[in-house]
Amino acid sequence: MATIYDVAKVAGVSAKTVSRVLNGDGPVGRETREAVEAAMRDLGYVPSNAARMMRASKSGLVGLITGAISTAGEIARPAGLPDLFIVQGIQQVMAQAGMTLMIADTAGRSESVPHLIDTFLSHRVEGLIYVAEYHQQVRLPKISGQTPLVLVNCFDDAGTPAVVPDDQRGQYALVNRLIRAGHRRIAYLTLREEIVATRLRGTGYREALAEAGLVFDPALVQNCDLEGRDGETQLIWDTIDRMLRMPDPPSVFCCGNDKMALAVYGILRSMGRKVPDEVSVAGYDNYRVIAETLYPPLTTVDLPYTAMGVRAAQRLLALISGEGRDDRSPLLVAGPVHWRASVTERRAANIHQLKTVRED
Amino acid sequence: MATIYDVAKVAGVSAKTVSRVLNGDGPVGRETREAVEAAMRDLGYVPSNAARMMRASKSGLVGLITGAISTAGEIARPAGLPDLFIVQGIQQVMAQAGMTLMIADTAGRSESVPHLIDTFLSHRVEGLIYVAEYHQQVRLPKISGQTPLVLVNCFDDAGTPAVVPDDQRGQYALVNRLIRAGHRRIAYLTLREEIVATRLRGTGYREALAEAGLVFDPALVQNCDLEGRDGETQLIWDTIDRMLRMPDPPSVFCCGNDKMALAVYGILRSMGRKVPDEVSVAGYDNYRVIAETLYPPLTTVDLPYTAMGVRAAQRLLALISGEGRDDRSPLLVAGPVHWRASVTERRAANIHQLKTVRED
DNA sequence: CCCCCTTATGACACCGATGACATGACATCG
DNA sequence: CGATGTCATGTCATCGGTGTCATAAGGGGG
Repeated sequence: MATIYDVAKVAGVSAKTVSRVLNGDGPVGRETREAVEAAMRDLGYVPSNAARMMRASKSGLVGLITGAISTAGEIARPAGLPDLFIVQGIQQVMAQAGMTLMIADTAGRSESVPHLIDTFLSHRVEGLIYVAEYHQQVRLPKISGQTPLVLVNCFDDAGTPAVVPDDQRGQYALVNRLIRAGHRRIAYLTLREEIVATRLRGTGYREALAEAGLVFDPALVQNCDLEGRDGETQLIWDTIDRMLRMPDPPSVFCCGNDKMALAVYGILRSMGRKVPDEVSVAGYDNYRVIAETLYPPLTTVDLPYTAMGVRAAQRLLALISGEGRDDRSPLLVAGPVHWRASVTERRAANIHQLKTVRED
Repeated sequence: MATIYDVAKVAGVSAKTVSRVLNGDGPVGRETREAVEAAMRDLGYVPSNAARMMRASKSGLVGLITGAISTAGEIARPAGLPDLFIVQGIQQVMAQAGMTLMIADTAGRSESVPHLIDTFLSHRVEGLIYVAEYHQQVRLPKISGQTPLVLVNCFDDAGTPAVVPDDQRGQYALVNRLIRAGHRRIAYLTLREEIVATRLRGTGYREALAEAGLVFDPALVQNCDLEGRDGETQLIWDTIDRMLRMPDPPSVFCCGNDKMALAVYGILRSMGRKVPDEVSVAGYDNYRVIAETLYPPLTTVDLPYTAMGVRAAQRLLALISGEGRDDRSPLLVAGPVHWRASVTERRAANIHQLKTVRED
């Protein structure tokens, strides 16, 4: 690959003059400039970032670590492919800030993380982002030096800056909206309990019920997530069957995610129950390929992945420029409820004091 | 960030000795080595890639350009999120080869491609990969120098090395398998005709029919893809309705992709037709979140994205090491048919001379 | 006891770009 | 007309590693 000296030789000037043309630095005569530009074109010259970095000690690089890329195919992802949207949001902001994004993934082996971090540090990245596949607690190795790190879709106990979805508020908003649509018996088929989001959403679910003065019925809540294992469809079937036989059956099934809602559609129809005329269904994630394509389209809560990516990138840029170094509170990002035809508006809400939740 | 000189000073040795410890080069005394290692740990030293590159002129970097990351959210993706799997495959191979992957996306604006290429070249990437969102023809700007380029999921008319899905063989294999399952009237709801895959699959469809001695009935083939515009569900509904009213109606609906199959499930059930007892459905893509979660699970053709990524990465590595520079034929990658409960095995095939297609 | 070889280490130049400073040719001004 | 300023360009050192060569100490064989 051509160097600045090659260009200088061809143009018959010194390397420094070529540098001046490149950067529009000092004054350069018209003829000289044109000769240099012609030489650069002829040689297909592109300046070496490595050499620039050595002097500038500014790499313009940001490192992104995710487990997403390689686990995507392994398990059928519960929440769709969140990380992709997070990455998209990050990329948007970084590109605008003139930063280049380096992406690496753990290939499912979290023990490779230290090595990836070292690789990035050797490239002198100005900041690091770790994106988790689903909302969870993580523990990353301490990063030597003061290269800032932002966690997305996860958090740790060391106060590392983090951006996470506001699962509690999201489920609260959905249930609140269901109640305002006239639903009173609200079933909730949850994801497995170890998942952070499950606990938070459960809290939001009860919060909305309590606020409306509705009793919380444990018989309407059931974990239907076997981590993709075989009995899952059967478990959902049995759960729905049991709940629909109750003397006071639910009018709507909230699902832990849109994928589960997809399964519920098939099961309800096989049972001969029409959606939404006889039973309503709601999901979580706003996994659009499913939520918008299902017939009828699915009411669900947006998991604001792109927005989280944007926020994380902005936070990292701030840290890089030295701001907000002591802000240790995780950033909660809430997404709107997408109201679609899978839920009936039974009757006008007859409960007072129902607060409307922001749905942007 | 600490440099090799800082380490040398702390350890009380020369920079070159530190370098030797780093690379295991020349002989180093035990005590010296330990002192150096301690100093490196204390300072959190990580060698600068930029400095290394300047001498080595080997960057260990590969640049990947895709439109995927930022278009993923814009349109509901027809084929799922292929590029993610392609990237996964590429990443696997590259990581194994000790290469670091830099990823950039066009943010939907293809005019930013030249700039992205220049950015990569300035980092002295040893190779470039362009990943398209769906199988299509593209035209990329000429890359100065001899940095090798591989196209994935697309091709150009300049003979650039390319890796593309074998759509013709895929559809052929599916229809062939349907015929062997006893189906004779096979409807095909296609994607829009401008798409390369649509033409190739149409050929495969007719090829399989012809081979079995079945007549091709144009009334059984209908474009049902309005690029996500509103009337799509209605169009699918009308098409299915029309075909089912035929005197000799189809026993199975092949869909352009799994997303369309998802819509077809809902429509058929709303029509009161049971899947698969009354009508069978097949998709394309093996978009697992849909295909495996649908009830009943969907028969579909695998779009071997991960494999394509692996092949592309291998091909690029070969080009980097100077092999196969003159191989200009695009590499076709075929995926297996996933046979699931959405299609009935009507009766034993009664047609002779049906070749079995490889289904791995 | 000297030579040669091995081991352990350092000095120095170089990779490609750029900042600091220097130089030379004119133009302008008091 | 000399002092000063501006433009156009060149020289040199530097960033952080590493290849090349040099140097010095110890060890064994003749």
